[in-house]
Amino acid sequence: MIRIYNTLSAQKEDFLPHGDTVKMYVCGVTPYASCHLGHAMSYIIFDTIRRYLEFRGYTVEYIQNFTDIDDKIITQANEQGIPAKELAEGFINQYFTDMDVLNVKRASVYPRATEEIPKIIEMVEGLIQKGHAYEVNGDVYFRVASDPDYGKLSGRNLEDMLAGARIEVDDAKEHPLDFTLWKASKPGEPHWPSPWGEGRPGWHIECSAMSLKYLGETLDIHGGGQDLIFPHHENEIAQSECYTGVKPFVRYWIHNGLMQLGEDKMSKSTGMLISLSQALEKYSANAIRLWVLSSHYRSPISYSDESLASMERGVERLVRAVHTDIVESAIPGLDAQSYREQFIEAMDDDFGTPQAVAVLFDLAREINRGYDENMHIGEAKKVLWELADVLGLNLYAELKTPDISSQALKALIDKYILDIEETADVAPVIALLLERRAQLRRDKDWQQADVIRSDLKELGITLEDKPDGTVWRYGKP
RNA sequence: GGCGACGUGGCCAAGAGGUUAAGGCGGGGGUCUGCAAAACCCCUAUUCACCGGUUCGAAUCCGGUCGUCGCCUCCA
Repeated sequence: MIRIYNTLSAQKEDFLPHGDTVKMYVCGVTPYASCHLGHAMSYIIFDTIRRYLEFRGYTVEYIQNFTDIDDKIITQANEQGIPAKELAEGFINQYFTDMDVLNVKRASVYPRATEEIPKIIEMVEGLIQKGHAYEVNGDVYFRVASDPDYGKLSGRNLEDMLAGARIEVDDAKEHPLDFTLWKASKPGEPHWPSPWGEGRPGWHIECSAMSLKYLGETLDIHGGGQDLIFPHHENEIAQSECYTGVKPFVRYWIHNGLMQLGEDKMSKSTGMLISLSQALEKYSANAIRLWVLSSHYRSPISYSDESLASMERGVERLVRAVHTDIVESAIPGLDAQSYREQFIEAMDDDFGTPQAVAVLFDLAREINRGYDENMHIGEAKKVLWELADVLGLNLYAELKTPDISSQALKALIDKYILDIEETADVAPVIALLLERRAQLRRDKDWQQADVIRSDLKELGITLEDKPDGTVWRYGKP
C-alpha cells in the first residue's frame, strides 16, 4: 500500500485511486524564460512519482500544462519585439529539450492555456451564473467570500490573510482577495473574444479548465512546488469545486520543497538561479537526478557544487556495478529480490527516495562482492537496472564513446606512430595503444607503459589492468 | 503581524518513542596490483542546535531559547 502525504490533510494517507487509471496533473511552466534547477527538481520528483506508480502497476494519465499567456510573457515578448505566441513557443521547445536530457518522461497531454479558451470561458460563465464570480468593466473576479471552504489547502482564513500587510486594495474588487478569472486586454495585447469583451484568461483558471477537460471533475493527484499552494492551488480548488459542485477537486495534493541557492529560494523573479543548461554543462543528468532524489521531496535542498560533484561519483559507482561482467561458471547465492522489496518498502512510504537510493547502493555493493566471490550476478544486475530506471537514472547512458577531438586523436597517432588511418575512431586507436602497452608491460618497461596510461588519462580515458587484460573506460580527466 | 518547515558525523542526507543512528561523498588503514585504477574489507556520531519536562526508556513526544528557511505578492 502506497502512502502519500497530502497537503490538504497535512498527513500521510493510504493511496487509493478513484478509478482504474491514476489521474495526475502537475503544474507546468509559464514559458517566458529558460528552466532553472528548481524546475528540474520539481519535474524530476513528479516524474519519479509517476514512474513509481507505473512500476507498481497503475496506469497513469499524466497531464501537464503550459500557461502560455500571462503578463510576463507579454512584457518579455514586447521587449524582444516578437509576438507572445512566438516567445512562448521558443521556451516550450526548450523545455522539452531540457526534460528529455533529464530523462523526464513525456506527459500524456500538454494542454496550453491559449488553446483552451472556450473551456475557460465556459467555466467563468458558469461561475458567474452560480454567484461565485462577477464582472467589472470587462474584468471578471472570483468572489472568495462565496466559498466557505476558501483557505482549506493553505490553512488560512480570510481574516488572517487580510492582516498581512501586502495585499493591495483594488476598488474594483468586492474583497481584496478576489482574484482575476478573466482580464480585459489592453491595446496591443493578445486577446480573445468573450461575453465580457476582448480579453484573456487570468492566472489559475487555466489549470482548472484543463484538468476538468482532460481528467474530469476529480483528480487523484495534483502536484507542484510548495510555492504554488497559495494562491494558485487554493484558487484552483475554489474555482473547480464551486463550478462543478463536486468535492474534492483533488484527492491527493503533493507539493515538493523548494530549491535554495545559498540562503534563499531559487526563483526567476529574484534572478537568484542556476539555469538548467548551466548545470548540465557541469554535471550529468544522472547526477542531477540522484542529487534531487537523495533528499526527500518535501524538504528543501540547497545548491552546492560540492554536493553535485559527489553525486557524479556516486553515479559512477552504480554504473560500474550494472556493467560488471557476468561469469558463466558462477555459483548461485545472491538474493536480489530482497533489495527489490526494500526498495518498494521505501518508496511506498511517501516516496522515500533517499532510502530507495540507499538500497541501490547496497545492491551495487552486493553485486561487486558477488562478482569477487564468483557468484551469479546477472539477476541482481537486472534488478539494479530496473530499480534505477524507476528513479529515472539511466545507468547505460554513461557508456558512450568518449568525446575526443580529432586533433587529440591525431596527436596520439603521431606520437606513437600508429599504423592506422588518421580519420579512425577512438576505439580502434585505443585498442592499438593497449596492444602497444601490453607489449611494454610484458617487457617490464613500466615507465613507457605508464606514459601511455597517463596520456590517455588526460583525454578522460581511464585504464584498468585486470588479470585477463586491460580494459578502458571513460572517466573524468 | 499570521501560517508552516527545518537544525543529525568533515560535507550531503535518512531515521519520528526501545534498532549496532541508513546511504552517498570525503578521510585513514588493509586486500589485490609492477605501480595505478576499480572493487572488496575494517575504521571515521556513546550522540542527534541548546535548556528544561513527560516516560522504565527521547534524535524521535511536550514547553522554552537560539539559529535558518518558506508562504501570506509573480514563482516549480
